[in-house]
Amino acid sequence: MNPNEVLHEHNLKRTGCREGIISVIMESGNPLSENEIRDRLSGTFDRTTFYRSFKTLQESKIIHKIVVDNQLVKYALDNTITQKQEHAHFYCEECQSVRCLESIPVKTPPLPDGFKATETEVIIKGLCDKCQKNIHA
Amino acid sequence: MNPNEVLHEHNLKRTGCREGIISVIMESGNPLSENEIRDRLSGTFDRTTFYRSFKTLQESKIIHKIVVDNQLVKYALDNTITQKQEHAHFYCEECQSVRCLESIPVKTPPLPDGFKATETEVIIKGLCDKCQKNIHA
DNA sequence: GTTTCAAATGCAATAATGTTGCAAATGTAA
DNA sequence: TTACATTTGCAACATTATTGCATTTGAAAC
Repeated sequence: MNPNEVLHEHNLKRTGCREGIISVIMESGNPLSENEIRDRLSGTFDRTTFYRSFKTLQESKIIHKIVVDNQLVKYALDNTITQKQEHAHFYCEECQSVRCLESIPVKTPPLPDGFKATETEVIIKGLCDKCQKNIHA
Repeated sequence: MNPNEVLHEHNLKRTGCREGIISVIMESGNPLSENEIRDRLSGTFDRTTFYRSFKTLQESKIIHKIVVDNQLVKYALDNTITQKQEHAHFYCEECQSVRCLESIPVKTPPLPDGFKATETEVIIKGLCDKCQKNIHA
């Protein structure tokens, strides 16, 4: 599924900013921060437009935020689009990247009486494979 | 352990702001946001002092941030102080409160080769017991 | 291909959030 | 009580996010 199809399926107009955000995240394969996304878009859009586009894309459940540690915000495509199942995320404290760990599915544990879950997030922090290698090099 | 003892054990000076932050979180029993903490402290401290106190308390591993959803930041006492084990947190999408779910311990799952974990966070989102009751009332 | 109109954009103004430098005040150990 | 490093509060500044509004643009109907 390409960005335009995604937008069309969600009844959103096809605009440069929205299209750009989706395709940059798609190409990366991993969650990106707002700045990482902007850096990868050649033509720059207004800051306001970015915020509004993110908001729209989130409201339409196309992307969602992952917030880790220092208020670092990363955006990822929704599982319905990537066709991944719910999975854990790994945050590297060294290079600050976030990776999807598809090998680790997320199960919501049984909750105390009266609580009802809609979503579960698992964030594992530590050192990623690349940084580990660099340190030992 | 009272706030002063905690500060002393971590070799920090006993100041009003630090003491206040710790005791408010202790009394609440659940993570609180910066504003929630300030609201509960009668005498108000400068914004800057708050930030710096939070920073100091985090650096000394007395409190830590829990970030959920909309960049909402909540502060909780460290497990070494509360003597709780690592546990999941529940975020109520209705009343925006965060609760410690001590009945749900957190286990770090086996990671792919090359990854090394230092910490795992589990945030479950949904409706808390109180809000569920109110909706059905 | 044109027309039409709601929706989206970009700009400016404003608000909210976080940081830094520095003089004055405060905590603690001698 | 003294001495001194640490912390505080203020002001200035930097960064991040939001709102109003005139202009532009996408896409559906003709």
